Amino acid sequence: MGERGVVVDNGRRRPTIEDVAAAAGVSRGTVSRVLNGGVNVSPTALAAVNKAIKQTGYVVNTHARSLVTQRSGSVAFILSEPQEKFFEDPNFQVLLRGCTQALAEHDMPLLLSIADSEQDVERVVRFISSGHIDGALLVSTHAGNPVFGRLASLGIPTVACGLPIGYERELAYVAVNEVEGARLATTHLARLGRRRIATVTGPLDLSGGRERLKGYQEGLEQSGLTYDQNLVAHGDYTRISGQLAMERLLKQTPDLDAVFVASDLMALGAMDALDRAGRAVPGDVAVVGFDDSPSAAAARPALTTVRQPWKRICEEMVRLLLALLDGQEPAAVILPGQLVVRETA
Amino acid sequence: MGERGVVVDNGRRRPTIEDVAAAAGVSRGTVSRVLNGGVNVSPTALAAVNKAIKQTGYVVNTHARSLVTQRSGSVAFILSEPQEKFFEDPNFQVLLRGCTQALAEHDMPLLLSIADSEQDVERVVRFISSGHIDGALLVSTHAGNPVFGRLASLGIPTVACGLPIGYERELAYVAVNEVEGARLATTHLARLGRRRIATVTGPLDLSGGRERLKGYQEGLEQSGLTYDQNLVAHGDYTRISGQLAMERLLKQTPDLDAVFVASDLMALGAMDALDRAGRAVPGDVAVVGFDDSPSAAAARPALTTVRQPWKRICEEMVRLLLALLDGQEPAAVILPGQLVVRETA
DNA sequence: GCACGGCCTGGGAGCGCTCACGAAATGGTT
DNA sequence: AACCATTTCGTGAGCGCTCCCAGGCCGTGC
Repeated sequence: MGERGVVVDNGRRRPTIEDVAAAAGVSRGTVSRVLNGGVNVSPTALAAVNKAIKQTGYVVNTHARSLVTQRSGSVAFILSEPQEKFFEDPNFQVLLRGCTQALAEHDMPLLLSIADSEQDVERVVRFISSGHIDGALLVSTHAGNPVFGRLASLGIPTVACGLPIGYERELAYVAVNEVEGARLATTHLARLGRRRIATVTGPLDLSGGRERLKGYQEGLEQSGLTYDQNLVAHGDYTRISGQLAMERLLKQTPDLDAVFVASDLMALGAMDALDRAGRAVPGDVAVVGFDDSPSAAAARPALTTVRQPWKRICEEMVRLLLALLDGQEPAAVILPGQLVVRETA
Repeated sequence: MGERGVVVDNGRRRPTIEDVAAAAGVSRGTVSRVLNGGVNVSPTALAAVNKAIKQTGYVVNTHARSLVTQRSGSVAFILSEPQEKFFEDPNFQVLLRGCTQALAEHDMPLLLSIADSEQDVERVVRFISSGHIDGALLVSTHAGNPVFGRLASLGIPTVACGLPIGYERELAYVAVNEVEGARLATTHLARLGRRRIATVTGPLDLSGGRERLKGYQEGLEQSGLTYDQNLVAHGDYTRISGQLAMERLLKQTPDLDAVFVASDLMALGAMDALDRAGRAVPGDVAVVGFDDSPSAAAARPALTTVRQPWKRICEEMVRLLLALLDGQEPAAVILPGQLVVRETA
């Protein structure tokens, strides 16, 4: 009937490091060394261990490892936005996907946490401090979001996407130079000969909203055009708000011949309004958006826009987070936006 | 300088169960019992332990726990779709969000895994088998997706969203009765007096695509209408494919007076085409979509559609998964679709 | 020929927890 | 008062891993 430990019950028990060691004819310690980079192990032992790993189908038990290293090897992706935004704004998906991929390259899983209500925030904070994760990637355009403060005071290694207003020192972040991007868009319009360039802004309590407006103003100035309150309307980044803002603009300043819209989604809405009003794009009114979200290229006519380098952003966020985990100080990365000229301007 | 273990270095060490036990004047075991439901512990001890937990700010170390229980307490959300779909189809977001919330209620984190390439699949499978997670929620409309088989043969507790074709016995799943939903849509159109009812289908290699077409046919029959090949065009669930399909339909059968489109996104595309062709909706052509995705209600005119009970779907998926983790056999849940009448039909 | 240093290896200790077991306390019976 | 069943509690063992230390081996220099 087989002594226990000799004919071993191989009944679906996951092989442990000990099994590998036995199979390779070395000790636990040596296997562990191989698993962790293989420094100070002889080529012979290394080969034997690798063979044994394959043979036994060994895969490291992360819980045991985490227990001793005090590191989980996974990070949270915290989405802290009202629900509607999450559904509608394609940028969140792009970020989520990009970060998932960037992390996957380091073999780190991503834990998704959504904190869009007071109690959710508490749950997320509790979760974070439970040692489940090593750090956090925080996505919120919302200045004054309480999550920034909680994470900062907890000392959780955190990288924000966009300026974490009020916590620029404590938190690492990667942001796009939105002022410059908006300026690029506006001067492009001016160079096209447009003289009555309007804008649809994002919410001005968000850094993005403010910066894009600032860039618009700078672009105007740089092009010898004057800022006119009647050429400005506000939206909240949703498609419908873009449409409504454009309708207002059309009513209050019928002679506008171009519009810089602070997000692609709103630009799509603005184009709906233009279409309904019988204004040709770009014939009568040229349109430039912001973000270069997937729908920009798909739009008809295809939307000229300011590209945010999403892939790069995600990679930098992950890089910054790894640096933080490595004990380095919080750093900031500012990436340039880039004008993508398509059909609407 | 303080004996080690007496003046203890309280320098930011996370409190352990032992610390709580000391603070409460009980033993490790009792604290553990409280942590795990508090059976067989006296009210006095329970109160003392709870107080001590609060006092010390104790939070359980999940790695240590998982090491002994062999359970991680987290599940993977596997998204196995080509990239474009992920970006464009709002249903994925709805599912992701819904599952995150449903899991959060059980205090289980969700790990996001995206497997849209061959190598991604391998990575994800490796990850899954590494013991990081207890089970998986699998979202893929793609029949014949290799992930189904891998998960099934690995014996990972898995719940699929939609029929896991070929693995209906091995895997649990929750699906919507799409045949019935499509039938509902079609008979609704017929009851409205429409006689030339067209359809834009989804991809027919997907169960959803086939079922919705079947429901359309049944609805036609039930209404005394005959199936006509010229009233059928195929799309791939993207908005643009809906537009193109509609254009084809309009060309080959100009006298159509209604259309059942197999997804809201395609319905939106179809409405673009109708708009361009100068056909009024619903005046000239009535439109019914499928899914009731967020954009359906937001569309102008608002889209009549077949609602998939997303929240319910997510809850059932999580329920089924928990049952699986509890040792129960894979089960299937079929939920009814529901017609939501808005403006387009 | 011997001492010394550099590689490589084995194995003890321990991370923080749960679980099983047996001891202790409790309370109800005869 | 003695006994047994039941509840409550404490403790040893051990989950699978990494870290560290002691010791073995080899080559080099004197």
